Amino acid sequence: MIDLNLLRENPSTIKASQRARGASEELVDQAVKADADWRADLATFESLRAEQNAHSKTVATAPKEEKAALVAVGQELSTKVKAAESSANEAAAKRDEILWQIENVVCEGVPAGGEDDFEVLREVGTKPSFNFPFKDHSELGKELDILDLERGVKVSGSRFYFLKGWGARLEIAMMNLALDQAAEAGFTALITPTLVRPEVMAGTGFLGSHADEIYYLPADDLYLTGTSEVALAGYHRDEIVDLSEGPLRYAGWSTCYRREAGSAGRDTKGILRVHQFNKLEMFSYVEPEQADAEHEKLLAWQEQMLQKCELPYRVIHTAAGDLGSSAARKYDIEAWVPSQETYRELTSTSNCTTFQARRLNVRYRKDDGRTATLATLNGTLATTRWLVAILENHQQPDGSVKIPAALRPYLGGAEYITGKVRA
RNA sequence: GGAAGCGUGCCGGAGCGGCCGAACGGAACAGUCUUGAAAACUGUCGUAGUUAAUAGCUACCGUGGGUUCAAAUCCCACCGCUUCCUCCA
Repeated sequence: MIDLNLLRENPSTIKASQRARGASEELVDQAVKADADWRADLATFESLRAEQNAHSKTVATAPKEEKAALVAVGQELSTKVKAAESSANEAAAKRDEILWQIENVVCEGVPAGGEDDFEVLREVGTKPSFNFPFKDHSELGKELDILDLERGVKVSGSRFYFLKGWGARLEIAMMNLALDQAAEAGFTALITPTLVRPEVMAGTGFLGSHADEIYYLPADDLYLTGTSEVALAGYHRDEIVDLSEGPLRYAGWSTCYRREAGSAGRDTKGILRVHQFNKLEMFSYVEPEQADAEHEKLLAWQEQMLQKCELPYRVIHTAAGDLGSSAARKYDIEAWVPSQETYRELTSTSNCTTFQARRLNVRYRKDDGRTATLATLNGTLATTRWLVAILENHQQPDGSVKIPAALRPYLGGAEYITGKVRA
């Protein structure tokens, strides 16, 4: 939800942002009007309710013989109060309905345009140049006996897989490396619930246009989360948190479930696009003034992690038209995937400014004792998809895969994954 | 899954239709006393919104509805917790 003060004082800023996103500008005018209506209705209701409260006390203390007459007056007041209350409620609902459709105000410097208009900020690392017939990750996985796609399909259907032996250990090693890095940076580890109630799913904004991406369990009326962001954002819902000692940072680990309903036929080979994977997600609650700086930090931590995995990558600055509705700015890091001769997204980090926190009612106390809405940011630190890039980029002429040095301590010191070695 | 009970402020715990935003106790904070501390005594003390305001007003006694002139108190639904039985990683 956008900032009401901004809406009241400077709606043209919001209009400009909506325009940049290719969203409706008209909504802003509607919101201004709905907000004014609501404020007027609320004032009416509050003064009537004050009158009623005073009257009730009069009735309570009045002598018996006067009560009947006073009650009659009270009855009249009561109907007026009820009418005013319901009209205030209606006005609030109308206001919210419009307000919730307006997307976050885009930060300055975000590239204009749509999906293909991203700006490449930098390319880092050297793409491997293989002087031998190189393989894609599903071939490597099969030959090294670390990824079993056939049995994944047999047991659970398409887009499911088994990570086996060193494959399974590699993922756990990567997660541990990421977790250690996050802990060092001040993140508290959280293992989050992956089944959540409808109101949480809706509150965090994942039940909108992407509702068919989400698994739902009708027998229990629960949703399977596609990212721990849902739980991490909901964690401090309706709370006033203490930021006096710096940002609150959480590293959420969870299995993620996605139906991939709209992507039939895309990325069907290997584990680039699957229904179930694991992810370590960074999530920060910060003062709004610090949001930009925090965003740069999240990006730096992501880059650090990619560098530890010795992956060539590029950082892109997503264009306004391709931002999720709650993001004010988003950076993606894409790693080079040799078999596809292209960069593929491994991480994403969004600065949601106060948009998401306002929706979830998360505040903090400022130095002067007042409360204010804080800012939230999120960013991927490691996912199962990273294995694709690690396996492909580090493959050797003999068919083995060289393990990046930073991961070796988590794998008993092993330097290579070969077909002969069993975990 | 079966049975019973319970959800009140930082904590404990009263209140069971009206001068209740809520007794009392503890904690906390300020002060008196003391060389200092403890003890004792005095005072302050729920949260949030609105506001220039520690003024006023509004909302909040698990959540959402309902009854009533008036609800923490009555009714309904939901959520959660505890104990016992059943089951179980």
